[in-house]
Amino acid sequence: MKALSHPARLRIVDQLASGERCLCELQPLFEQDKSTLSRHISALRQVGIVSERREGARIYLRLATPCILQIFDCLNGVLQAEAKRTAQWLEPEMVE
Amino acid sequence: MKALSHPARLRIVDQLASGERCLCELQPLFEQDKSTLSRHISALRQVGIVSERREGARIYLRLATPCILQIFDCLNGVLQAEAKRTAQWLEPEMVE
DNA sequence: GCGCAATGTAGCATTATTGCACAACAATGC
DNA sequence: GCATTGTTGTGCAATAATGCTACATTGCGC
Repeated sequence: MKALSHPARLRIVDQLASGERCLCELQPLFEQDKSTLSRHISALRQVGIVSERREGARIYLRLATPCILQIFDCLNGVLQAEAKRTAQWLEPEMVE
Repeated sequence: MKALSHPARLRIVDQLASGERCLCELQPLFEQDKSTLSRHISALRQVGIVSERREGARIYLRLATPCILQIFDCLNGVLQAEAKRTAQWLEPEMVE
């Protein structure tokens, strides 16, 4: 869970959701230093969320357990419920 | 996700999985200070994972979005895959 | 083989975040 | 008043994140 508790790592997982990615493809998406990204990925690998495949100098990453994506669905549910709650604060008259 | 990234908070969610709990029921399960538990729960409430129901001096908590439990299932999957990997390191000859 | 760019990783110092206990405070019920 | 139940404020210790630099490995041109 800790491994998923960082925005950058969630973005990485999100990228991998649509398929295998090379680390070098991910780099441009993050403004941060290479080493930082490397560390995030290392964290995900260490807990078994992503697995790798080396191909020459490049490393291709993919999700080791696709069920991770279910977590995203659930997350959406929580966020939407949350948004609804907030809307109720702002405009109580809209609640029926 | 950050809200779920702490063992204590996972334990809280786990407790709530089996139904509503009073905060005072939770306290004995944790050795830590009341204030610490209070803050953990506050964190979970803030992101909409748990919701509360006050009854007199007591506060009853429950999971706001049951799909959280799916995350636990997924977690188990990851952990088991991880365990298998580790076993392979230790005893490669056991792999067939 | 040799130099060199590209791709990743590891070590380090700095900074930001988190977790914790202790104490003080608020609210409820007797 | 007083015990019970929670929350909030504060200071401190532990952890995590980041950028920088230096280093390893691969692939390519010569």
